[in-house]
Amino acid sequence: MRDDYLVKPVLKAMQVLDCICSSDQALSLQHVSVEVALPKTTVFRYLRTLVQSGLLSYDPERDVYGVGLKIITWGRSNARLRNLRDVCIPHMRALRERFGETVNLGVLDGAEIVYIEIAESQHALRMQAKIGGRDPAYTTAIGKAVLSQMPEDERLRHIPPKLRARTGRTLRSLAQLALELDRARTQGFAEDNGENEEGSICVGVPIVDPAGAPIAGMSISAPAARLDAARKAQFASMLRRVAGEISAGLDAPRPKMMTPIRRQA
Amino acid sequence: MRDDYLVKPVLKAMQVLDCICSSDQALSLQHVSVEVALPKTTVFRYLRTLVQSGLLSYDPERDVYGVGLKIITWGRSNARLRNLRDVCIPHMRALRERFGETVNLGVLDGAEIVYIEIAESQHALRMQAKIGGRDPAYTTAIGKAVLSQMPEDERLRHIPPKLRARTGRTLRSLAQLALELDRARTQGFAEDNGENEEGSICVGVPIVDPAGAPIAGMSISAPAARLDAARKAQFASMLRRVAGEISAGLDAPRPKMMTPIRRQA
DNA sequence: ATCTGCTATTTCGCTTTGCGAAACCCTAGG
DNA sequence: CCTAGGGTTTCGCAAAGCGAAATAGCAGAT
Repeated sequence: MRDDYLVKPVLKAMQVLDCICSSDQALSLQHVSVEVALPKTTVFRYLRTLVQSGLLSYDPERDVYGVGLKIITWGRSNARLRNLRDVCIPHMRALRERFGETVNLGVLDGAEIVYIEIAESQHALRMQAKIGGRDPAYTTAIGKAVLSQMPEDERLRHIPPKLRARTGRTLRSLAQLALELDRARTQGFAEDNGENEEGSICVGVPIVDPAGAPIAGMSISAPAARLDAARKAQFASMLRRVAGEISAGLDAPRPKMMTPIRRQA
Repeated sequence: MRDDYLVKPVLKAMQVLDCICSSDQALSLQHVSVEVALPKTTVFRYLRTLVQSGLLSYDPERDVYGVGLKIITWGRSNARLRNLRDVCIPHMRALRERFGETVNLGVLDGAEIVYIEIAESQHALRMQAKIGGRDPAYTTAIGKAVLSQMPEDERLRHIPPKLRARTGRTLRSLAQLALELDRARTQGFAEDNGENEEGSICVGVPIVDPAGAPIAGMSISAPAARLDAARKAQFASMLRRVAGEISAGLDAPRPKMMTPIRRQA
């Protein structure tokens, strides 16, 4: 969606906002200014405006700007996702009770998947993704499950031009990935054998709308030490059943949502 | 923080953003335009720009705009709050295990408290606040606990001019509230006897920084039917102990953060 | 205490560019 | 085929966003 209707002050202010919200600490004017490569004065104005709007908070003692509380409120308010979450949570809890491992729910955003709900394992040793956290789609079971349900052309829009290795096992070529996705489609679930995080194995399935288009993915993740082939197969079959039930129940609302492709860094 | 440095396009775009993010469904251009009382053309430009920035999503089928995934990611990324959360979560879980009731963690934002973490009771009947949800400070145990630790003048900045009754029990006058807050300060914990939600009782304590300024509050909430005076006293004493431990552990970072007062609706 | 270097504010005039009324399109329903 | 009700595009004006540069404020060092 290229556009001549973009309002530049807003666009730039959103860069500033992104800069601060993506940081894990509050930032100074100076810092933000160099980070987004905009003049100090301009950034200063945006920061003030964003504080006024309640999107940023300002600590006068240290002269730094942080994420405002309004954003935390907003983060939970996306109705479609909340709906999806509400439907999935009971299933996810049941899966966690049954297998004792972490269950993840994620949606695709550009070339990344965003975790929108997590039912944590109670094991001391567990893979801990965070709600709102992101991983590349092509390195995760959820991502591959979702991609596997897409037509070729759309799929490509969600895969970055070059695949960067997260671990020694990460797939490096599009050809390999295509094979893997084909396999996932035919067998109905995708795997991640330590491709995203060393030692962490995931089994993921797609959740599809009535038209068959994928809208989310659900996975169970566990340390390699606790996950042999037999158990993995169990996970896969339970996940497939659950995802089927959820998909079947998703007829009333239209859960499709277009988000522009994320530009690569 | 009144300011001559406010950039109007940004300010207005943030109204638009707020309108959509505060709604529980995706909205059309028309709808947003009348809601924020800005010309159609202007809102149109802002919406496009915000979609481009990844803050909003656009559903071309229905021509409606919704919350973008980026915001969900941001919502969890406030480092200070995450830090606070990380410290509190184990304690909250322990309290839930021990008493079987819901444990809430909230911070003050203007005249409201925002729930930033919740350990849910497993009872079928439970009071369910949501992370990111808001309630007036003066009707909740957490809010009153936080207010009780403030000097008079600062306190007033976090109490709306007129107290609206949420239930039949809600305090209606500033005098009553002041008495209640005094009592809370002397006894070290605050109560909410169905003042926020009919039939729901809470006991809340403040979490303070090394200087004694309140930065958050923690509460246990339960249906009135499960909460007699003896149990309430138990809750209060455990909460006080836990809050004390947490407050003591909060010396290293500076958890104070100014957020502008929220204007009343 | 004074100086020094850094960063946050403020000023100021230019002209960029945001603005919104109105015209235009386009889909859905009659 | 026509009409209604959105969304999109055009266009010219002047509001107001812009950023260089000057100023103020605040450390830590001498």
